[in-house]
This record gives sequence, C-alpha cells and structure tokens, in this order.
Amino acid sequence: MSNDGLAAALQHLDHLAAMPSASERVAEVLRQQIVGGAIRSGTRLTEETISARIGFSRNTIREAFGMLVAERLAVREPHRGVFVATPSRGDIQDLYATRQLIEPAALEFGPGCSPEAVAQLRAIVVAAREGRDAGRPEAVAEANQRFHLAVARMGRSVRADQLMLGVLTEMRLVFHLMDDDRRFHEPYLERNAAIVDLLEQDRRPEAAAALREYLADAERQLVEALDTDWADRARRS
Amino acid sequence: MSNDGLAAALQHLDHLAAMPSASERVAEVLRQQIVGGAIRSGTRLTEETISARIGFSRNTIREAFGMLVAERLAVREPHRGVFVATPSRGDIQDLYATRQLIEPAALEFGPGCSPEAVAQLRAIVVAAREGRDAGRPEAVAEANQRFHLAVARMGRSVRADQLMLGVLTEMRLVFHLMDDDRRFHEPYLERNAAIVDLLEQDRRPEAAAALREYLADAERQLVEALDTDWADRARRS
DNA sequence: ATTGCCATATTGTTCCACAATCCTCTAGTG
DNA sequence: CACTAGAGGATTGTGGAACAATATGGCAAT
Repeated sequence: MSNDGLAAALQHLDHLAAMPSASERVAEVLRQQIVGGAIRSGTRLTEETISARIGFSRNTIREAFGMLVAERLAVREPHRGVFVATPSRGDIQDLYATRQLIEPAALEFGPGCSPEAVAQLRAIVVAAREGRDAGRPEAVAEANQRFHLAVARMGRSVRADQLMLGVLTEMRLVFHLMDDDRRFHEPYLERNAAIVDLLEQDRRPEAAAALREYLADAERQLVEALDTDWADRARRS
Repeated sequence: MSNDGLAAALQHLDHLAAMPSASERVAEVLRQQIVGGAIRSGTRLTEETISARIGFSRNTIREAFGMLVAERLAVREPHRGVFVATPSRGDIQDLYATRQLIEPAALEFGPGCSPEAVAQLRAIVVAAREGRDAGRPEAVAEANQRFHLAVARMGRSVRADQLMLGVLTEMRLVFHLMDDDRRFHEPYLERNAAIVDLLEQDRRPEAAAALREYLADAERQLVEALDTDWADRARRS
C-alpha cells in the first residue's frame, strides 16, 4: 500500500503481457469467422471437427462455444450441438428495440456528450463519406458501426456499452442474411450527419428524435428486405 | 406446417421437460448463495473444494464459474482463481449509469407502457407497502427489485431486460457490502408510488424525470453509506 | 405413408495427468 | 534488521480418454 503508482505501472505491464486464454483465442477466431461471413448462419459447429481443425482440445472448444452462445452469436441445442445463430424477425425487432432504448437516451441525457465526443462523431461521418466516395461500402458499414457505438458511449456506462457492442455485432450477422448488404448503410450516412449537425448546435432532444426515426426506418427497411429474401428462398425450395 | 398450434404446444412441453445442464444447475446454486449473502464478496471459489462439496466434476464447476464471471457475479484472476465480486465505487457508478440510461427511457418511450403494465407497477407498490407495514424489509427490497425490472420491461427488449436483470442482481451484491442494508429501500417506496401516480395520469416525461432524480439520489446515498463503511473498515484494520 | 426399432454419431460429463503459474516460507546476504 | 532468492506446495489451465445419455437416420413391418 506504500506506493500505488508502482503497483499501477506493474498492472500496466501485466496488461501488456496478458495472453488471452486458449478458449478466448479460439472464441476470437470463431467470432471473426462468423461476423466476417466466412461461416454462414445456421452452420453446425462440431466439437471434434473444430478441435481437429485448430488444434485445441474438446474441453477448450466447449468453453469457447459457451462464450459464443453467451454472446448470442451461436445457439446451443441440447445434445444436438451449437449452431451459428440465424437472427429471426423477432431477433431483429428486439435488436432495434434495444437500440431505440439506449441510443437516443445516450444522445439526449448521456453525461458523455462532450464537444470532443461530438467532434469524434463528426470525424466518423467524414471518414464514412470518404469511404462512400472511394467506392468502399465496407468502410461505410464499419464507420456506421463505430458511429453508433460512439453514440452509446455517451451514456458512460460500460455495461450498456458492452450490450451495444454485442447488439452491433449481432447486426453484422443480420446483414449477412441479406442477399445485398453492401449498400445498405449508405442512405443513413447523411442522417448520421444531420444528427451530428444538431449535436453541434446543442439541440440534443432533436438529435435524439432524429435518431429514433432513423432507427425505426432502418428496422423497417431491414425487415422488408429480409422478408423478400425469405420469400425468395422459400420459392426456390 | 399443417398445424402450427400443435407444434407450439409441443414446444411448450419441451420447455417443461427441459432439464438444465449440470453446469447451469451448479451456477444456479452458487448464484443463490452469492446474491443471498451466504457467500460473501471476495470469497475465493476453489474448483476442487466446490467440486467435492456439491459432487460435480471440476470441468462442470469450471463451466459454472465461467457463467458467473460472464454475469459479473464473480471475477476471474488468471492462474489465481475466481472470487465472488466485490463491487467498487466505480462499479456502483456504472450500475447507476446503466440504470439512468435504460429505466427512464423505458418509462418515457417504451412501447410496453400499457395500462396493464402500470397496474402491475401499482400492485408491486401495494405489496411493498404491505411488506413495510408488516415489518418485513426483505419484502420491500424484493418488491423494489421487481418494480424496476417491470419498468425496464416497458422497453420491450429482452436483451435490455437481461442487462437490467443482471444489473439488479449485482445491486444485491452491493447491498450486502453495507453494514445496514435492511432499511435502505424504504425511503424510495413512496417515490416509486409517485412515479406510478404520474404514469396513471399519462405524464410519462414527468415520471421519467422523477425516476432520474430518484436514481441520482439513491446512488448518492449508496456511495455515501459505503464510503463510511469503507472508512470504518479501514480504521478497524 | 406411418410406426417401431436398431445402429451410429455427437454431446454431456467424469476422471486423470501434467505443465504453468502463483503463494508461502525459509534461508541466505548485505 | 531488511531484503532477495529460491525451493516447495497448491491451484489453475489444458489435454486426453472414456462412458453414458441423447439425437439422427435408415430399415423393416404394418
């Protein structure tokens, strides 16, 4: 207790040296494959197969599966296995209900809505525009995710942040369900910009209201797009 | 596809027959002991000890530990073990930041704020008053938890609900930190009642504002109480 | 087409082993 | 006396094998 400073410094080194456990590394690999689209929704993840493929024991794989299930990226069906989650319409509605609850509240009442935070939002919008003009829709999507995460962070609650991170990660799964997910975010770029405009004028309630409409429109468009996709798929089979 | 009704009914039976896995049962036992105060904050949970005590293998215990850690009821220190969480001041502030973000938003904008939902809140307040008048502060605390969970449910988001359930569970850990946690909730009972009054008059913005003040006061009182507790404990040692 | 049954595969769980890491205690050193 | 170094013991992290419980799919019988 004599010198907290040294302890803090060592803690820092600790953090640098912190090697994630095997199960966390396995979970991270699978996570990337899932949200990156390399493993499609509905795919069965067999313990032995994964174990053989990436060289960790079944025990470790099971632990990793547990994490993915806890994050809702996968679903466990008892005695059947774990499958990459396929978000249902209900899931999408719930995801947007969560966002409707948290994001506008963070905008309007979040204690972290500082000028620096607004400037960061502005920077993200600028980056998104560059991505759009450069013909890189992936950059636009990524910027959009960063934007909404930054909005949530204005609530200054790590627990809510974590929830929002999980929600936005699940959203990536949703986008992979669509036949054409590349240009989905483009129309919303300028609406993000409008929200930043309002924030720069300290009109937080209006910004929150704009975000609420934004989210409702996005949900509508997403559900409609997926309905036609689902109809197509049903017709094909 | 000929009869969804039957399928739904079978799904229901499935659910009734669903026996939780061993690790979930172990986690549930430990959860109850922790939030009930039988295992105090900071206690080390040794894999072998627990394994021997409740008769499941170390592997299963480890899985259960993972769940508790994911719920923040326990903390894992690599190569040292898992310990029952002891919420810090930062944790308390974060818990209340989360509540400030979600609960008032659910009150003001939640699509689940139906007359029935308000009536349920009213019933909870009545039950809390009975508990208070019967000299059962535990009943008051439990009703208070139910109240705020019901508020959150107005957001109609199972993901946010789950977060709030976790937050309220963590709050129980916080209360166990106090020397006197029995009568903490009593002063807030009538403020809950006032919020229900406003809701019954469809004055949702005012109800949300009242809840925001409520939460800020509760946080202040809690941090102060714990500060003196911490000071006492430091002085004693 | 539906039912009943059996073979097979996968999961859920246990048990054991062992390396890696942390804690404690002792002995030595200045 | 304070402090460092290191040995010893305990616990976790991970691997691997085994087995029971359960789901799947095919085949036969009605």
